[in-house]
Amino acid sequence: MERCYYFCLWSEPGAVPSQLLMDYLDSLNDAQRQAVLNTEGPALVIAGAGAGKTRVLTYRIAHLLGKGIRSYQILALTFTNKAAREMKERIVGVVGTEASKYLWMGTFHSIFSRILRTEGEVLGYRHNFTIYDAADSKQVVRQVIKELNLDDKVYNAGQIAARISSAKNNLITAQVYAGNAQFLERDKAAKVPLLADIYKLYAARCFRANAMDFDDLLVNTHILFRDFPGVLRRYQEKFSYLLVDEYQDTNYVQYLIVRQLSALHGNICVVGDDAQSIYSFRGARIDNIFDFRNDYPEFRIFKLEQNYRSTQTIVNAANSIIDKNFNQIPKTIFSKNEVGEKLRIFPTFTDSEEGVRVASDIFETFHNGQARWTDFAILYRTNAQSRIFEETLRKRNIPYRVYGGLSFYERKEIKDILAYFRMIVNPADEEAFRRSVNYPKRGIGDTTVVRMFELATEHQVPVWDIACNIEQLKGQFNAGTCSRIKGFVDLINLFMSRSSAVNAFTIAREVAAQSGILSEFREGKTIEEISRLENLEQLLNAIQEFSEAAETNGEPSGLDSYLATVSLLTDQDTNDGEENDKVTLMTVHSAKGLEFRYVYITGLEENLFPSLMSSGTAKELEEERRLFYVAITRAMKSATLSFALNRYKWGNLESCNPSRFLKEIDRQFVAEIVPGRRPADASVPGFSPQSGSRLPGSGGSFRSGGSTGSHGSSYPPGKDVHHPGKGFSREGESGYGAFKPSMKRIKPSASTGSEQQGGIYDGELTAGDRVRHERFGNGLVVSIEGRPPDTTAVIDFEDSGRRKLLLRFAKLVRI
DNA sequence: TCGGGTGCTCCGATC
DNA sequence: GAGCACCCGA
Repeated sequence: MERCYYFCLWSEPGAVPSQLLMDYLDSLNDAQRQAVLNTEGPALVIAGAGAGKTRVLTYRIAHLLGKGIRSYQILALTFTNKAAREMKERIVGVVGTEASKYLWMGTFHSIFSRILRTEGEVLGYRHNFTIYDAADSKQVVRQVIKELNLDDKVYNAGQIAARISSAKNNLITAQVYAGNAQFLERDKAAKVPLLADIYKLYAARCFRANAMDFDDLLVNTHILFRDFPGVLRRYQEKFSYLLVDEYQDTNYVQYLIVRQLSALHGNICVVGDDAQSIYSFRGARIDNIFDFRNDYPEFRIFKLEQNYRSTQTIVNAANSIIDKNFNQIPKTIFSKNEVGEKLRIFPTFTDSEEGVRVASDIFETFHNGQARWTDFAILYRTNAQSRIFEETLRKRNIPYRVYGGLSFYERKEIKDILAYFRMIVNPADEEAFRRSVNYPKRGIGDTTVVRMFELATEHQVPVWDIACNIEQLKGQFNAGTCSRIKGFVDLINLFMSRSSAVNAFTIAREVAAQSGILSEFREGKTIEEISRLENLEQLLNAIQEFSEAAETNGEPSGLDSYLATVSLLTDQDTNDGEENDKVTLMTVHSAKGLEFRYVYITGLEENLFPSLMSSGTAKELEEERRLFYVAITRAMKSATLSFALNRYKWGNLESCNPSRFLKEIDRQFVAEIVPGRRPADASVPGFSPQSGSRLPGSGGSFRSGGSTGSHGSSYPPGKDVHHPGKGFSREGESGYGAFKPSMKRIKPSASTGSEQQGGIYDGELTAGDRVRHERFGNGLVVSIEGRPPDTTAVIDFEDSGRRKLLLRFAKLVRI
């Protein structure tokens, strides 16, 4: 041992040249350098948006390696594979491949699954356990609900699965849950009194299938360390340095495991930003980062406050928003970059106009400047909003890429063939069995499958055992069914014996061919079927890549290794090899950690952003605000905020109000409203002159409505105009008020038909009407109390010699 | 057993 | 609006 140690030290091929260390230290600012150099003891690194967090983490690791710490002694935990991969690449860039080769760097789930594959037997799992993804979990819950003869409308599988997951993330096992009077009471009140039973049976079914869901990977690791101190000790001794990225996103179990692992040496460095905690809905506890000082009293804190990403205006605007939050670690984020442009607000009449407006703006910016398509990102609160942008971008021939939605590994054709792989590796996997037993169709119907599962429960064995012993259960099934089941068993057995001899790619190809999946796809003629075949080919290519890479590196290249990796992969980990100069469309959540020169934050409306479901409590609203903060801080050069006054929600056109967040931005950082052009193709269903009946009140006639293209040019982008303190509202003010005579000044010009352009309604506003108004730049958003919800308007001011008010987007503004 | 029609639900999304 | 689950008829 001793000799080996000296040998390694002496000939360490990856020893980091000291000159290199000096170089990278020079490139850091003071706070960053301190965070890199102080490697001993607990450290809390508060890393503001764009403050060089990854830099600090990678250099800290590089510095440790430079000090002679061995790579396998360092454990770095992240939330995404992407973060882990990027960090690893950067470390390789600094210290080289050899020195960093044995770093334990990966997601919580991948690191812990690796530990559980070696140590899991003491918990009753075999090393080849399957990892159930969210869809599998939901399916198991659904089956359990059926098995317990419960009403699946009362017991919604998705909701139940979510509650089980949240229990697990708080380390409440099925046993604990069932024994807790408070939970049982709560479930009774929520009309799901048997949730505890579902939870228990769910856990039992997963265990019988030798499967762990994502939460189990965490929970079981904690239990392993808690109940087997010897095991914990080994890992404590192994990992003398622990780093955790995005600490504000850790949940309770993750927090506990981090504490377990760091208890011996105390060399723990957590990096995070409380202002960017946006995952409480999946169990993240922002308190973990607040409580760090209590958990590790001898901690040191390093604040990275200089933002290198964004202009001063963007940073200041973002600060002005986050200041509204009560719960914060004090910090002053600043930028020394150029002052930059003010934030723009795009008010639009409908969601489709929002789409056109954003697409046009991207188009113009692209052609006016030196921008590439990748410089642009359109961010939204919910995935459903992407559709309109896809349409408008396509119309303009702007290349784009949508993130989120159905991922590659969630596609049916991919899951179908993966089910075979799962059967080969772990035949106890009951969800894989359910998927593969009658796909492609081989005449084993639902009735048969249900009966087999019943027998499995009766005999307390995995359903695979029933299938294998179908001959002994002849009385239960007719002869034809028996032979078809036997055929399936033989097929899987054949694959299993082959898979022990060949690599993942070889067996995968054989499965595709011999299971009948490939021929089924080949017969297909429709675009969808062809695309499925292409996806399958893409999967096989990926497996080939995996096998070859593994063989080159002398690592296991079998199907089991492939499956262990792929279960924890997501869409963002696949390299689709496509042309990459594209506009990015994604949710704000998935944009975290990314940066773009031009960012469009869209759908800034009440009940959308902030979301209706998250604006109930102050705590939820603070998280939405942090989400908005995350959105703005993605922008390097320009941030544009847009909202629509009408939006299709679940098929209905609904009226909406601008988000409260808009008025929370300090006005000095916001440009005046840019009226924009009313695009000819932003037609508004239900608002054509013919269907004016939608409009309440006899005065609400619709004029022109932008149905002819000529109106567009009538709207020059707003000139610099100010109406400070006059008439409607004082600068920066918003609120309710009675309609006062001074407001009447808008009457003459705005209702003069010949001067009206765009979608304008005329009507009357009478003294005493209560008007809610909010200023945006030099524009005004008005809604009239007591009128139907359609009475929201955006009013743009424009000065063209004589004071004139243009009423745009007004759906019945009575003037 | 399978396919088509109907009805329900719908935030965010890491692994 | 759209995808998915389930029901019912062949």
